[in-house]
Amino acid sequence: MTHIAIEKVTKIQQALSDPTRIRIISMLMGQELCVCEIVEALEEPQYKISRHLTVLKNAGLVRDRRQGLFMHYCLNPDIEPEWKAALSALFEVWKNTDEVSKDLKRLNIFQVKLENYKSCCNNQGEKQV
Amino acid sequence: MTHIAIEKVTKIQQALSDPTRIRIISMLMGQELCVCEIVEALEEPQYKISRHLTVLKNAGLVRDRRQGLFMHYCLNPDIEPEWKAALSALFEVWKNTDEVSKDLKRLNIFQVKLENYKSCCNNQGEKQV
DNA sequence: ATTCTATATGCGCAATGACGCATATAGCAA
DNA sequence: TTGCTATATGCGTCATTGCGCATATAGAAT
Repeated sequence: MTHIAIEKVTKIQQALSDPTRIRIISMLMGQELCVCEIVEALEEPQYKISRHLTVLKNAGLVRDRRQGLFMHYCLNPDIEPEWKAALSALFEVWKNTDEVSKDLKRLNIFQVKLENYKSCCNNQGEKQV
Repeated sequence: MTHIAIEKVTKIQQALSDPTRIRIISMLMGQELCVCEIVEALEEPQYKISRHLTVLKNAGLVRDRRQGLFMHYCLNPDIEPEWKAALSALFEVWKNTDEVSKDLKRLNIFQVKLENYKSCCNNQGEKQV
């Protein structure tokens, strides 16, 4: 990377300057998630999550993928290595907040529930293909 | 670091989400600077620099020190190691912008001028003690 | 005291941003 | 078609933010 527009940098950092978006990105550091999983983990209204995801997407930080009714979001795999390193470094800060650590716990619990539901109901869960 | 308030995190990242403040922090990554040096490097009005320095100070990112008429600013040496690492990683992005690289050049030129002025005028420059 | 210089700040304005409510859209099923 | 579910969005509101202009403050010098 030799030339990068400061407007782009500012837009990305602006996207990273909201608590809800920090929490969302923290969830996405490890895995791709569908919107309902983020809503469950963060315990915030769906429209709020949806809006913040749009902001993150417009900043180029995340990418979405439709699978039936479900939208899956993940960190944009095409971001520059400098940004990846910066996000990793920032996550080292974020994970030490109460909110993020609780979100991660709730996400885990929800995913286990989902897994149990899937196996018990013969793959009716939303993760099926 | 085990417990950190997300409000604090948000405040810091909010402070890092403005182009002028990114440029200021970039200048301060290497050294302590007085306001007039930052004004020269960034070619922005003095009141603007002053305001943004206040924002950075309120976020806990920089610290100031008075020396006669001059205010010197530096990165807060007391920020947590996680934040130091994050700032370093972010600077790897910032330094690749046109603005920051030009700022660094102008800063250098100005400091050389100042150095010459000091030695030629028997230590009348502002860097004296 | 006055004056000069370096820096900070009060005020008004225009732009932006986050929120909640409600509704719209998109895909699946029947 | 109708209905259901997951997700997105238009709108109004309130709060915040960055800017420019002008002025204030603080310290040094005379």
